[in-house]
Amino acid sequence: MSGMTSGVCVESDLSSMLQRSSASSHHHPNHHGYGGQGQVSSLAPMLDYTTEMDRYRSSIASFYKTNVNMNMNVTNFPQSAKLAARLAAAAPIFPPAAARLGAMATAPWGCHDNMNMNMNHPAAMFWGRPKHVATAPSHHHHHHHHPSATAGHMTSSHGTSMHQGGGGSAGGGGGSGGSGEGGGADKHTASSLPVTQGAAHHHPMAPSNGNFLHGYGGGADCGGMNKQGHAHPDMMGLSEGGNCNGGGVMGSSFLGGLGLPPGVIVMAMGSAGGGISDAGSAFQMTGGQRGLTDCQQHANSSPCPSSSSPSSSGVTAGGVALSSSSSSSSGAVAKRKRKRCGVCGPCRRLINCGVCSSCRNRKTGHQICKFRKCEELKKKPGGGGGALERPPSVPTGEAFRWFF
DNA sequence: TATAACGTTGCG
DNA sequence: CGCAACGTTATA
Repeated sequence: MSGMTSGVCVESDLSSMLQRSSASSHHHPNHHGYGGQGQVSSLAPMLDYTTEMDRYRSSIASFYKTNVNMNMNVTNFPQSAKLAARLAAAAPIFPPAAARLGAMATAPWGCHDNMNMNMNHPAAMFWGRPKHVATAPSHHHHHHHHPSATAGHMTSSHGTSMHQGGGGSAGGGGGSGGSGEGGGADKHTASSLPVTQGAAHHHPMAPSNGNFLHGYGGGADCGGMNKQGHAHPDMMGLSEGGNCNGGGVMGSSFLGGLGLPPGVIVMAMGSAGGGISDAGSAFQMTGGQRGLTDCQQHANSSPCPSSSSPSSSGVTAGGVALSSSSSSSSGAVAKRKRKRCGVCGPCRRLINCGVCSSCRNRKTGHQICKFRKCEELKKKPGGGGGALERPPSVPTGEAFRWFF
């Protein structure tokens, strides 16, 4: 574990740190979340990725050191810029958002949560379940301690990632990539480590559950993806990096170093938030634009057009929505194309499976990979109900504001 | 201008 | 109802 942690990314560190601080080892977070949903289940995939992740990590790690800052624009990545860009974009998207959420929500309370935040990032990676994520939160009780009641909203925070807890980093990384390659069974073994742990504590998430994305399953199949496959790594890396960057880095330092009084934390978060936004911009620079934009926009329109826009008025909810100013016109255009939410599993995906009809017919179909199709968009246009994802966040956001 | 993706429509 | 393709929009 240790190795992993350090290596991986800051975020992981954070999480680990946090964990330590708060609780020593167990607990974690794992539990949750997803557990219920089973999403996480995809341990297997994770494993695979885990291994790979290691590689990346190393690279990333170094990379990090070098570029530690939030700016770590993807640029560094050797790989295809595009992917990188995307990744960057994508990654940043939720993580930050999630992070914020988590942060905000938790901030007030305590460290624990913080961890969660971090976790979020990772979370981003895993397949996830978009919705669940949002919803899931409620339960998790298990955490042992936690602060209290509020726990509820933390939603994403917990669940997400934790199980990786120990191996967190690994897990996270793996997770995200997971879907894609199904590849190296062999590796599993090694990777199994994390899993084991996770399993132990975790709950019921049966490793096997297939839950984890049916869709993704497909993704896995995508083994074919290989062509793009290598991309994963990048992605993974990026994503992690992105996350870290986003606020992770900073946050970590704070948290870790400081004791982290709630207030402080908050600040961190705030900063993180700021950072995030910055990151966002950074990403954009990189080319992540699209991603960002998506986020922002979706904030306005897609996810919860109605709810989000109004309430959020901008920054709040979506999390990222900094300035989409123009588009924000909210009322006016309203019916534009909806954008990907950026937080759902598919959106997190980042890579095209290459085997689905959409991928194969991209030229004629003009459709995004099925595995990457945003849940929100799938939902349908009107979308009246949905709300889950954002909602949680929203509250969070508010909480967040309070501080300010 | 090229590419990616959303929205809509037509077909099975 | 689901899928595939077309048209359109958005971004680089």
